[in-house]
Amino acid sequence: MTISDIAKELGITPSTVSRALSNSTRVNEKTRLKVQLVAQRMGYHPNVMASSLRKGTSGTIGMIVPRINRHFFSNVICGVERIVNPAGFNLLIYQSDEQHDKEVLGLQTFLKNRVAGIIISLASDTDDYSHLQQLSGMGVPLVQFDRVKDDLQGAKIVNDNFNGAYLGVKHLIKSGYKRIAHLAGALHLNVYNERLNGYLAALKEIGMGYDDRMIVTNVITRDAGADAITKVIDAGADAVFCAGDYSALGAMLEIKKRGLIIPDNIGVLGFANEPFAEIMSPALTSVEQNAFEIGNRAAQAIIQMIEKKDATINTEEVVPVRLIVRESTIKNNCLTF
Amino acid sequence: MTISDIAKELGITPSTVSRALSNSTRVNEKTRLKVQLVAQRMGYHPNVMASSLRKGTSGTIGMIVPRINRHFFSNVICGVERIVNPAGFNLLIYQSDEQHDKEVLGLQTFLKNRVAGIIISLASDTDDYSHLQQLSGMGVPLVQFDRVKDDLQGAKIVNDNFNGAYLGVKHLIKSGYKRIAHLAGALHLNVYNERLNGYLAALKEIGMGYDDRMIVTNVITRDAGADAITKVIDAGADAVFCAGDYSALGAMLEIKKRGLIIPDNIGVLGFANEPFAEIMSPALTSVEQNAFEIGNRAAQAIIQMIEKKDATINTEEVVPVRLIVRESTIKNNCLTF
DNA sequence: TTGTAAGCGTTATCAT
DNA sequence: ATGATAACGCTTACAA
Repeated sequence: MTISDIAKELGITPSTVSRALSNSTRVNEKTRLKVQLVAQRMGYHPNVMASSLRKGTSGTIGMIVPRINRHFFSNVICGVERIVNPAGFNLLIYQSDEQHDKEVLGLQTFLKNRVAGIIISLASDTDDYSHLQQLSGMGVPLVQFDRVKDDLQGAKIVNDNFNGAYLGVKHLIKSGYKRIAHLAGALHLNVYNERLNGYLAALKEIGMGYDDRMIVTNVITRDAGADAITKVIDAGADAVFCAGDYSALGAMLEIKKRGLIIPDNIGVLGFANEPFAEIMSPALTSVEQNAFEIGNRAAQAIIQMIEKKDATINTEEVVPVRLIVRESTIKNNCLTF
Repeated sequence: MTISDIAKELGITPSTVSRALSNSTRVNEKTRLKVQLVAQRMGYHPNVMASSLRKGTSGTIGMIVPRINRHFFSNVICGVERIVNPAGFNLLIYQSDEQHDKEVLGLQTFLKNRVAGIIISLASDTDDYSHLQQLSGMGVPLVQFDRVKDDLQGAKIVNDNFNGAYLGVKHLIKSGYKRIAHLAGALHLNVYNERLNGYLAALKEIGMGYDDRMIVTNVITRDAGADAITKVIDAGADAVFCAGDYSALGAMLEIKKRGLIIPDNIGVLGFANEPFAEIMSPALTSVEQNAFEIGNRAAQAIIQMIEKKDATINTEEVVPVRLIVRESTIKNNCLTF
């Protein structure tokens, strides 16, 4: 079922059919209608591979995320689709599984498919960026979000991680906690680095200073959270700011297991506001990221770059975050709050 | 950067380069190595659009899910990728958002992209199947999973919904609950229909009979769960089997709000074993679906159909489920358990 | 307004 | 083992 079939059926040429179907002005209104009718009737579906081969560009945008089943990432995906689909693009989604190798593999697939642009959030594993560096030279637009590498060409959309952490820790301080620990992530990733800095800034502001034993790094998973919390409790922590909700979850379960009370003995603050944060008891105070908005902006950025055919811009947008205060950080006997 | 560029560079013809790159036997070993080296050095990426246009088929598999951010679906996606990527296919993912129109739109995009096959779980909204009926005639393999329409051509991979419901309700009965309600889903979907039947079968087996007021349909969301639970409590329910964890969640929150105790006053059983089920307090008893396995099987099925070039098979595989018993269904004063 | 024809990058067929 | 050539389905100058 091709354009030529329709042409034969109507006794006209393929070019006219092509024009009729692509809503060109260089075609008689009657012809257009006839063609579109016949196309419909014959169950014609344009072959976009032929079309994009000819046009030299595909209407596909490639997106690489570390994990599809994280609330944050799946919602960014939704945000991207919301913009990208009505604009006539479709999304090819790849999971890197936090692995650099898979990230490279996905990228190569995208290049083979001549995607119009690439949206990515880096795998935690990735510390070599050559696969991404080549893109601007090839004229392939790149948009990074959340986990970004600063000196790569392209747009960057990030959360206000610093401020989220800062606000959260300030809140802990106001709630009366005195020795606030931090379960940090992998510090080579901007997101965790910035959260650490926000934490430090909040402490510094009130002259609290910081204690090495109060900071544990590379704590991202639930299990790691459970392990790490014991260390900081032993070091005398009465509150903990976790760089992610999963580590916060692990910490909370471990704290309960030890018979301590949240928030009275220990306050817990998370980051990401995963759906379970609200449901837990006590409900987990967390920093909400506007995933959908990030997706929207990433989509707008990539579409703009595609339309301007410019892969060499270098912008950064910071999306605000919001502290959601719940039970896990409000002492029942707290007077200062 | 094309095959011809490489050919010129080496002073040979495009055909030889093509053969060298596709590991054909009809090429000298030395030539192959030379070609592959140069391709590497020049940063060549094959143009799959040209290739699939020529070959008449793309290496892309299209997948449509109602929602990407449901634990079940995102894990099915992982399961599909696990099989499909190593086999040299890539996955185009679409969300229908439970809307028939978006489902049709996604399908059309797939057809335009000449996908090699389509994997789908139906939108709850879908009750017209003509967009899917046309596929087998077009030679496009279709695999349905979870939410399936029986009389469509193609493979079907489903959960053992009946048995999951049956086991769950039997467990409620053993736990000593006497008046078991059911918050059912949309009954035109096989999954909810089968769960209802499993519920009825378990009741029937012990001669419990059923009470109209004990069954509320179209309860899928958290809010709907909260609404519906009050109805069945008023009708005297002392336990509720929810067709999904989200409605169970809504029900539990509402029950707590009313000052009733789970599981002592009311037992709650869910379905899907979403991650939050384990975390809630009391932890929610739920039926676990093996999403990853379903994804694996769906992938294997579609690959088989693609390789056999047969879109007209009609098989159904039932994947077993598992009841995960937690606190929400075990009365503290229960002697019968 | 419509037709003609070339070409996008590949691969398959045929010939050498 | 390699080369020449046509074709996949579409778009787009250019010509009519």
